[in-house]
Amino acid sequence: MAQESPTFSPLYRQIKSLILQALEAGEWRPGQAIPSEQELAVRFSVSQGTVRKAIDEMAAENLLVRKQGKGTFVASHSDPRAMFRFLRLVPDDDSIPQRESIPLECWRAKAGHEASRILAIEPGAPIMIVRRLLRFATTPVVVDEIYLPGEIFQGLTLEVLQSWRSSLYSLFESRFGLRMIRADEKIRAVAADKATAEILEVPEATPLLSVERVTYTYGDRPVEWRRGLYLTEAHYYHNELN
Amino acid sequence: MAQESPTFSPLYRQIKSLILQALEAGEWRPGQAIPSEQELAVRFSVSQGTVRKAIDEMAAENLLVRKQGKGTFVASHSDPRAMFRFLRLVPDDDSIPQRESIPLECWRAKAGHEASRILAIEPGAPIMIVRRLLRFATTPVVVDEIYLPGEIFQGLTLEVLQSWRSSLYSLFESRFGLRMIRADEKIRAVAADKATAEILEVPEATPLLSVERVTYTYGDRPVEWRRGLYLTEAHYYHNELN
DNA sequence: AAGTGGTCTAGACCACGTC
DNA sequence: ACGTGGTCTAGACCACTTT
Repeated sequence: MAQESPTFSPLYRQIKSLILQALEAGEWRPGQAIPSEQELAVRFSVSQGTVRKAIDEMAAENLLVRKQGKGTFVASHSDPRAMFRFLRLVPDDDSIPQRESIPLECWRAKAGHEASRILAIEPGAPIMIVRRLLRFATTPVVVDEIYLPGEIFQGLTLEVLQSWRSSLYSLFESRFGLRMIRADEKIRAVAADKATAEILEVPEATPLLSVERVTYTYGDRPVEWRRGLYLTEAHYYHNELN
Repeated sequence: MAQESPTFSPLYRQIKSLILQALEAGEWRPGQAIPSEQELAVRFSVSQGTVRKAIDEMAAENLLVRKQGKGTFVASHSDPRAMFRFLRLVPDDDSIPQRESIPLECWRAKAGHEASRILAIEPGAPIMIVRRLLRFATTPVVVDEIYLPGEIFQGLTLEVLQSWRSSLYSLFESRFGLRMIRADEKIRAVAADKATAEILEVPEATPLLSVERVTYTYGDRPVEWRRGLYLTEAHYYHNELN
C-alpha cells in the first residue's frame, strides 16, 4: 500500500472517529450500551482487536465505560461515579461531603465580547446566565456564575434548576442532550467582594479561589463558561499531578 | 468454578511489577534506554505483546517514554519536555515564560510533627528546608518552602542549589538519584504576609494561591513536601479536567 | 449455556531512526 | 540493511454477567 506519512492515521484511529461520529449523532444515548466489539468489528470490517484499541482510547478519555461481562457503555454524568468529576473541592478532613446546589438566579442576556469569544458564538447572540450557590451540608462553599449558549439552553429557567435534585451536568445531559466531555480551568486567588462575601457568610476581602472554567462537548465545542468563587478556609482544591 | 480471583493478576501486570522493580533498583538510569520489547519478552518468558501492554501502562504513567525507531527510555526530569510537568502557572497571555529559580535559604532542621507524618519519617529525624523564589523573566511569581528528608539529601547546600541551572527535580534526580513520579496538591487562597509580600513585590494581604504539594517517588514513597505561594495577578494556575 | 469484555499468543507487515 | 516501536490480524482461552 502507498501509505504517505503526512496524512497517515492508523486504522484504529479511523474506527475511533467513526464511533465518535455515532456518539455525536446520538446513535447511542448516555448510560446505554454500545454494540459489542465483535458487532462493531463486523460493521467496520476490521478485526475485533482493532475495535478494542479504539475503544481503549475512548475509555481512557472517559467517553466510554467498559464493564466486563456486560458490555461497553456511553459515559454519563448521571452515573454516580462520574457525577462530580469536575468538582475538585474537598473538606480538610477528606470526608465525602453532602452537596447541595441552590440556584439563585437565571436570566436571559446577550453575549458580550468575551462571552462570544469563549463560547464561539456571535456577539449579541442570546445566552443564559445562571447564578448558584453550592453548599456542603449546611456550609456555603462556592458561588458560581454560569454562561450558556441560549440556542442550546432554550427552556432553562430557575424553576427547572430548582426542581432538579442532581448535578447540573446531568441536567444538561438529560434535558438538553448535551454531554460535557472535558474542561479547562484557570485558577487565581482573589479577594471576596461584598455581595459574594455575604452569600458565603465570610468577611469582605476574604481570599477566595477564582476558578474560571470552559467546558467542552464532543468535537471540542465550548458550551459552558463558568466562574466559581471557592471558599477555602475549611476546604481545599485537590489536584493530582502525573 | 474454582474462583481464585482475590489474588488474580494478569501476566502483563506481573511483568509491569518486574520492570518497576528493575527501575527502582536503578538497573537503568533516567534518560537511558531499557532493553527492547523482544529482549524483555525473552527475559521474562512471555510474548512480546504482553511486554508491550506492560510498557503501555508505564508510558501512560510517565514512567517510561517510547520513541519509535529508537527504543523505550526511562523518563527523566532532565528531558526538556517533562521539565516543568509539575509547574502549572501560566502567564495570562499564554506565552512560554523564561523561568529562573533563585535559592534564598537552605538549612538543616529536625522533623516536626507534621513533617514527619507527611514524609513518613521519625519525628526529630533530620530534614532539609529550602526557600526559593521563582521568577518569570524579571517578574517574581512564586515563593516556595520545601521540606526534604535529610537522609536522602545529605550534601544539599545553598551553593549546590545556586550552581544548578536547571529544574530542582532534575537536580534531585542527577545529584541524589531520586526520581519524582507523581504529586498531590492542595490549593487554597490566602492573604500574603508581610515577608512574602515583600519578596513578591506586592502589597501585604494581596490574595495568593497557596499550593501545598507532596511529591512521591517509586513505590508511592513521599520524598518532598512543599508549599508554594503563587502570585496570580498576571498569571493563572492551569488545570485540565478530563 | 451463551454472550460480553479481558488476556495471551504468534506472525506479518509498516514507520522511523541509525548505521 | 537492520533494529526499534507501531499496527493489524486470527485464534484460543479466561473472567464475569445474564439467561
